[in-house]
Amino acid sequence: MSLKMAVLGLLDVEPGSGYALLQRFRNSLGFFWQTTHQQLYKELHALHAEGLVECEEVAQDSKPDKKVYTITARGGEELDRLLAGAAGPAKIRDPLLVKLFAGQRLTPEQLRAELETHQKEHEQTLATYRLLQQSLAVLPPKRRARYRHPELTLRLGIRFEEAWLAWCEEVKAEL
Amino acid sequence: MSLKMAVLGLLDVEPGSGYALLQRFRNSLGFFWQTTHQQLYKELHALHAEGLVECEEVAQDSKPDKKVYTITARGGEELDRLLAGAAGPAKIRDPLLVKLFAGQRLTPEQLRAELETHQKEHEQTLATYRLLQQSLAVLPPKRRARYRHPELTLRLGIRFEEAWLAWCEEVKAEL
DNA sequence: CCAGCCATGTAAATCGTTACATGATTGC
DNA sequence: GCAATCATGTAACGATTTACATGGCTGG
Repeated sequence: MSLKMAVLGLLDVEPGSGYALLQRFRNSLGFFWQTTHQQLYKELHALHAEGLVECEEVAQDSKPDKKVYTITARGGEELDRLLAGAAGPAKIRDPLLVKLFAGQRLTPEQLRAELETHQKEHEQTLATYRLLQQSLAVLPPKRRARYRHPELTLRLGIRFEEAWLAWCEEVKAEL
Repeated sequence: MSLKMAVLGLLDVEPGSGYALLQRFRNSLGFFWQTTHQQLYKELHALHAEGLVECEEVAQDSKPDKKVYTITARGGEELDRLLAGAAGPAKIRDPLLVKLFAGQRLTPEQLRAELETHQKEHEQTLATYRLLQQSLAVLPPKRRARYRHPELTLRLGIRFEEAWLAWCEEVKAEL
């Protein structure tokens, strides 16, 4: 259900093609809900079949044709209905922690190496988030208001990455 | 693959029935990798078919029979092989953030109510983690050493919950 | 008597990932 | 020339969730 909510939510802000939606997805929702282009296109087909979105084919020159999707009135109602329901609990799935858990069998060096790798990735992610946050901060107030909610989610992303990094340091120090 | 690693990892520490494993799972790995009894039983069957675990039926009085699984030498090798591979990136899936993201359509009151609910759940989770941490801390050194790695994962869980709570407060203040 | 724990499973449905598939355009 | 971007899809597989199914024992 969350994917449906996500797609309707994105289209509610602004219409767009599957491709464009995927990009917006990755730069916002993607931090706490992942998807692939295959899933997105499938979902758009399903939403279209349900009459929750409209689809208009747009020819472009020097680029492939695209299908621009727009949310319908019924789509808006469906979104409201979905939003009215309680949001389920969050789920974290971290293979690194599974590995660490079962990692009595690993040498401290192996663990340390793995931690370093993940730490670097989290540093990168954090940098990305902060950049995004800054680019939102310098927006003129009116445009910025439209990104108010996404901005709030971004802050949790930042807190998470900070937590991860601090933890990496702590664990490395103990190995 | 992570489920396989998790189950072999649990059996590597101590043999047990599917039911017992599920309980241990929920109180440790469950924080960053979820599963159901259906999935666990299926995985145990698969591991058994592969010869990675042994299975002994144990009759009990005043309780149903159970099947106690033990990791085999080949299972140990397979676990090592799995541990040698790089761990993939973590994935967070939080329906609340999807909702918040699409939540321009919601009133601040609705959002606040939802946040309060989640905040309470995170407080509870944090309390559970801290309790677990304490119960590990008072263990005699030898027994405690066996839980060293799980204890490290628990610390990340605590950091996450703290991050979540701080974020809830921050967002509530802004609504 | 009812709820909850112990203990195991099957089946169906949904969701998510990976692989395969195409093809023009732009920038290095 | 090669890689990346734009743009869309199908198919197979694997993972996960939800529903169905059973049944004795324990404690309030």
